[in-house]
Amino acid sequence: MEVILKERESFEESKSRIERLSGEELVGSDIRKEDQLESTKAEMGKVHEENKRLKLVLAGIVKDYESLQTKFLDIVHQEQAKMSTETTRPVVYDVEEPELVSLRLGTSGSNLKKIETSSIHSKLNEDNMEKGLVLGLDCKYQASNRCLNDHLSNTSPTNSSEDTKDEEMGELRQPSKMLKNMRNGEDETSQQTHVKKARVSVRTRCDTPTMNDGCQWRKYGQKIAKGNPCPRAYYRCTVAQDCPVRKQVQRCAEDMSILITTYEGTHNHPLTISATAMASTTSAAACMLMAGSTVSEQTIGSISSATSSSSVTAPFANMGALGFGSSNDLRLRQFYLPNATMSSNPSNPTITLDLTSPLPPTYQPSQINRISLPFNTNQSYPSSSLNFSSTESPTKPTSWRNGFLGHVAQPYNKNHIGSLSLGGQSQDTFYQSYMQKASNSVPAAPSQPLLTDTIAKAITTDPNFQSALAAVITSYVGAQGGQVEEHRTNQNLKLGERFNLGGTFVAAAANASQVSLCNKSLDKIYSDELMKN
DNA sequence: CGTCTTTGACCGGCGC
DNA sequence: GCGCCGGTCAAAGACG
Repeated sequence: MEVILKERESFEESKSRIERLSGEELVGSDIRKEDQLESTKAEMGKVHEENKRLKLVLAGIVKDYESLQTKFLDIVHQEQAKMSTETTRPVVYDVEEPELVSLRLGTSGSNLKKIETSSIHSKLNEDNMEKGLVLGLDCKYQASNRCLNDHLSNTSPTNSSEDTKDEEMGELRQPSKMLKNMRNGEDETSQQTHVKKARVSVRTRCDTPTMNDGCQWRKYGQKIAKGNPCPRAYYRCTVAQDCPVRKQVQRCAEDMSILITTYEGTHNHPLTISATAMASTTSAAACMLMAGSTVSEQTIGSISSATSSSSVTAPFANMGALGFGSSNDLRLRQFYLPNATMSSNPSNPTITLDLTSPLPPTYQPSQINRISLPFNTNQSYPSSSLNFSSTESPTKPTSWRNGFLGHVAQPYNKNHIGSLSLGGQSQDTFYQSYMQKASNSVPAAPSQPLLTDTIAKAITTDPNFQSALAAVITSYVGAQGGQVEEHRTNQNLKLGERFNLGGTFVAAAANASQVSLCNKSLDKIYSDELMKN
């Protein structure tokens, strides 16, 4: 990294020298200038060559890293196989079932690698943020497709695809049937069973009955759950007929303003832009859960010496070691998951994203042995909010404090930059509006230029934004090294790339001036990150 | 009339 | 085996 930094400095020096030269008045001898020019050009050539060389070295390192990662995952899988054959297991492996789950949410070694690779390649080629959105969904589609494929491989060849679909839905409704299959030793099926039990729970402050996450839901049941006087509502995604995604919505017993939404399953259909935010976030969280449970079993075992139902936070630090936490997985690194808590309950692995408080709650009734996340370090600033419910309750927006969720940007809340209103414009309209403008790479002529400027300024000057960008860039630097350099030095960097790089908030500032603002911010963060690295 | 919500019944898992 | 509990179904009602 130091070498890169030096190269960069040298390059900048040369660049500024050329600029100085071109700006200078024609004083002095032409020969002297020519000499200077020549030497500078030679220097630049050297720098370019060195740059190429470094890129090659970096590519080699990345390749090595990937092969090591694959080997490591193989070892992990071998260990798992060993453990499953042994009748007596060490205590630290109590949470074996989530590991199985982790194999099925796109986190397993070879598959993961394929996805990562395709993701990186796609990222290199993508020119607009639309593709970025597709990327965000890509993970899920692949996961779900693989589930389907795996399922196909386990079903009779005479089954039509429709039958398969029906059967898959049937499995959802008949867990006992799935369990029977599992007992028959069909690993694939058993793993799929666990996949469907993987859940992402989101705690938000919301005054409306449900959180508007952009999807269409149909309520199919309601129950009073034990320990909570508030009824739990059951919803099914109705965007597609056979979409397996369900969610449970329940108010927190202790704080009625908190809405707990638990998502389960993967959408098998395209999502609207606003729906992508939550879907991607929950998907990422689920992946994180799976990866975390895979890599941290010993951590969990050693940290939580209590029962298997105790909960631990996501071991982000460990996640860098393999699986979804790998630095190559850019999609996931684009998510910022505040206050994430994992449940190591084997039969029901759940990750909780607590978006209701700046700091992780010190106590939650159903959760003990909480451990602070390394990510929870920057929460002393005015909250940046993502609001998924403004269409339902425009006067009382839901606060997504500290949240940098997925791909959807949302203006700051009123507390931060004063009165801020979309003038009755729905979120989707707003998103699509700016997304369209951005994808066309045409400087927007927004109906509310002052508003968007204000938003952009507020966003880009916010420390949370900077920290989020920093996190993204750090991962980007870590993952692809020279690519950021290329991004940064490209003055005509397309908005879509900025969007993908900077994630959520860059897109919020989707007009020329805002992008410029973001670029400045990005440049500053970039240089800071380089210094750190 | 079609769609969505409500709500009691039903089913399966799990602990005792 | 029994009861509790979470989750789902499906008929009936509400609503636009």
